[in-house]
Amino acid sequence: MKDTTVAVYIDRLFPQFEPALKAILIENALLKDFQGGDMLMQTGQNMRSTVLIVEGMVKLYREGDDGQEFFMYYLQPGNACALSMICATRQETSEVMAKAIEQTKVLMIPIALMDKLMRDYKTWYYFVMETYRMRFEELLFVIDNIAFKAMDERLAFYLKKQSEDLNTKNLQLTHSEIAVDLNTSREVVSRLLKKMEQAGGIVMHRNYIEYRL
Amino acid sequence: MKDTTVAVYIDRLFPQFEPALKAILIENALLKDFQGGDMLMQTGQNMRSTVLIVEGMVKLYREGDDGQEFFMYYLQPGNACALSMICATRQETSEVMAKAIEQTKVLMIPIALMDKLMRDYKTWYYFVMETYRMRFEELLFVIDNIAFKAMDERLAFYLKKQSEDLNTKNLQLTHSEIAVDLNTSREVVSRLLKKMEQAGGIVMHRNYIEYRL
DNA sequence: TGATGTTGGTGACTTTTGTCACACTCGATA
DNA sequence: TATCGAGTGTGACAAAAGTCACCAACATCA
Repeated sequence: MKDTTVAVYIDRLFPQFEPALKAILIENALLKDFQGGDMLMQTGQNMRSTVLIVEGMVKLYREGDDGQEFFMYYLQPGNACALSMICATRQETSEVMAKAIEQTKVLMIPIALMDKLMRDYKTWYYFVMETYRMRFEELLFVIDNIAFKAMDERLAFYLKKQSEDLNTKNLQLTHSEIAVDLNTSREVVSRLLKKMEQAGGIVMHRNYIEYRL
Repeated sequence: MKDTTVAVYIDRLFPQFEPALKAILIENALLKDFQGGDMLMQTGQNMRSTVLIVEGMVKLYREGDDGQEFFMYYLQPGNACALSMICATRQETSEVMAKAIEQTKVLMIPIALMDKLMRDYKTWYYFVMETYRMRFEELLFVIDNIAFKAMDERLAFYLKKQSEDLNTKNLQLTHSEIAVDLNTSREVVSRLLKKMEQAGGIVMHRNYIEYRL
């Protein structure tokens, strides 16, 4: 039954929420399913709900004028989409792309609820503020990287982050995928990866890269 | 007298605030003065107050490892520093540099007040949310520019923004200053400016640039 | 087994950007 | 007036990154 499933997710991922808050969320949240590759948000789309990820993994990226992509960060279970909160509060348009990279479940919380939750529930308020803070800092980090670093450093940072976020040393990434995420070309990635391998930072295999801290 | 000055600023710049909220701000806000060139925040510094700009102009930029600078946006009277709010709520460290570019006055609001204001005053809550939204979008815009655009487009966008933000067609900028803000070199800026002049977008003068929409 | 598609390697080249060196102009001021 | 420094122009070159062309390795599947 839907409601018990939602309750289980909320208990597991948001234990800090007050019982009354949990009850409201259980009452009003809609559990939604996405397959790997599905879009959760698209540039220009209108937001109607705040999104909490409860299972799977969502990739946030910015889209360029000519369809280029630029990876920003992942959202994992327990995370909320900061943009869906911000846009939600004013019914604005979404500015980024959000794609499920695996089977993903999210809770959709009607925007109409946001103001009330913020005012009535301290834990929700802190959760939202913390979400903003984290994403803001993440964006500042992204800016640092593209503004100040050359491609080799950006690549090293990217691999490190992938390894941390996906919690594995074996990165299932093709050179082309990396190139897309960094908005560069496959050849540049191949060449830089080779350098990194010679320096001992990684070992390359077909279809995956072994990351050694 | 200090209190009446603060009251005047608040009335003029935040007319939407409830009287009770204004009263609390007048009671608790500290008016602080900065000269052009003074730093309001520095990387690594701890935040103790939320900052509202009431006079002058503040330049927000990110600092690179080797002391490079990267311009993000200006804060004007009526704006709040989103970072001072976010960091404030958790007494975290500041991540950006904020420099007064002219004689500037700000209201410092003790962080201890934030939670209460957010809960009790709807107009403050909306003001804070709107601040987050605007700065978040501004950062996304910055990312777009450096991730997807070549230097000529970035320069064009930069000049446009300067003209809008500073509300003048005569931009008092040297080539070196522009180069610093865009994290490139003076020569590149000179060459691109010349191209823009030939294309009719600007007219160059000594020590200032005439921007023609 | 052979055909096909995806992935990765590489050389050659172009473009963009950064760097170095130096020259010129203007304004301030000693 | 002479000099000095800040701002700007520019040529030459270097470095980084993007593009193009093509080939090789491997997996899958008919």
